[in-house]
Amino acid sequence: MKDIIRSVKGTRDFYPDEMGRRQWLVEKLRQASESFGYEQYEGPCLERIDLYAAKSGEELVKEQAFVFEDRGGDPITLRPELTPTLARMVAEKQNQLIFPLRWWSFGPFWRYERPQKGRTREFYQWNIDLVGSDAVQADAELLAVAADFLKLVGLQSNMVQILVNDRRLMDRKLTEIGISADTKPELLRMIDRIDKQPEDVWEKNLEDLGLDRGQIEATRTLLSNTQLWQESEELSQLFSYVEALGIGEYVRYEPKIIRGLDYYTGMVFEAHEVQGDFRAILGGGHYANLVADVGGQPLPGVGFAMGDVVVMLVLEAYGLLPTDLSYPGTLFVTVFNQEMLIESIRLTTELRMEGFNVILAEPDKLSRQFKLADRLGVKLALILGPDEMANGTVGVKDLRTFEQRSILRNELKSINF
RNA sequence: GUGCCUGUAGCUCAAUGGCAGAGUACUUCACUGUGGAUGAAGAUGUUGAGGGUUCGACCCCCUUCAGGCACCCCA
Repeated sequence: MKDIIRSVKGTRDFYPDEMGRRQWLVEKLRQASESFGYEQYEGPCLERIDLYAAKSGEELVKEQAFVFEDRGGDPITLRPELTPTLARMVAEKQNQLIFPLRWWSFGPFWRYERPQKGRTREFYQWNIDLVGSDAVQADAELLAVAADFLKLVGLQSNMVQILVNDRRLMDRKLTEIGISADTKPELLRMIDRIDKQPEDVWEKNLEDLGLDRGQIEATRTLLSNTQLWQESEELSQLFSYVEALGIGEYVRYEPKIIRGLDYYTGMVFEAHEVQGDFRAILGGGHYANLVADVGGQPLPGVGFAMGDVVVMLVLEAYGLLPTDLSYPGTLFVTVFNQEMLIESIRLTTELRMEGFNVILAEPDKLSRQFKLADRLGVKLALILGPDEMANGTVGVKDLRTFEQRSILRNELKSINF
């Protein structure tokens, strides 16, 4: 194009349309969060790199975080995730907070990755955690928050599914197969990636890990056993709670769900669109110890994160994004001519004092003013011309129905628009 | 960070080595107290950028930037 300075790679501009959709999304997830009693919080976007040093898988920080030195030479990162910040905030006030605490947050994050569909370098993320509980009901509650959110935005259980597994169960089953404690972490990572690799490549990788033929077959059997959850007391409980929470349609057992982050210790889950090739809409799980790495007393919890990018892509694919977001409650006051401008300004002032949002047009052909109002997406246009002035009225036109009424000017405030 | 694909008017796309086009949107008018239609006229480009090959490049080659897909990782 022209010589417009480019935006930073992987960032997005939110024009009013897109901003409106983002705000709509935030309101939905706020609603889902608050309906379970979760409180909103926020941390800084800048953190010391030490905060991430011991946590969350080394690649996330080493290779994917934006890191720079401040003017004093201290290494600073743009936060790539929120959990360490949450851990710090909880640890700092561990003796004052009321547990289990229910917190949610929505804010920007940065990861220096190659941008592609569903993945940008700057993105927004909904984080929600229940900290201070090891109860299975806590795990179920987070599933319910996720499912209720999906319902709120119009995603039905035939469009999205929340896939659940438990690392303790998988750990036990792998032990039964004879997998050593040393190879388990790497094998779990391989299980997480099974659908991304060709069959033979995947088996080759397992061989390289030292698994023999029988163990590879046993692993495969494990991963195709959708009834495996019945061997887990926790999952059995979980699924009975899930039914009571009314979200059974949305939740399904899936032995392949492991999750990449190391700190999950119990239940893990991801929400996926069922047909297309979308990335996970949201993902999370149960952790045994949130704060130990930042120097607090051990605290278990459960939580998940949802990026704004994938869920919006899925919503768009299903035609579920709101379309009529511009100026839903705004009045558009036309200006009949230059002489009437002062009186139109007075009218807008009266209306604003009554609490209305008002846009004032500029003197021009009325046809242009109406066209402008229409294109802006305004619902109601007000007309104040010589006739109206003589009668003490204002013309109120509904731009959708083309109906126009004449309303006494001093009764405008009581009109229910 | 690795591999592959794509980049033409605001948007969606044609033109495959020989004068850069269409649809749509936009501007003006028909319509000087009223926006959805119709008709007429008008405007729009360093073909992402830079270099090379050629008499001649949107087209072929190189570099670079951006986007897409897969890997990696993960929201």
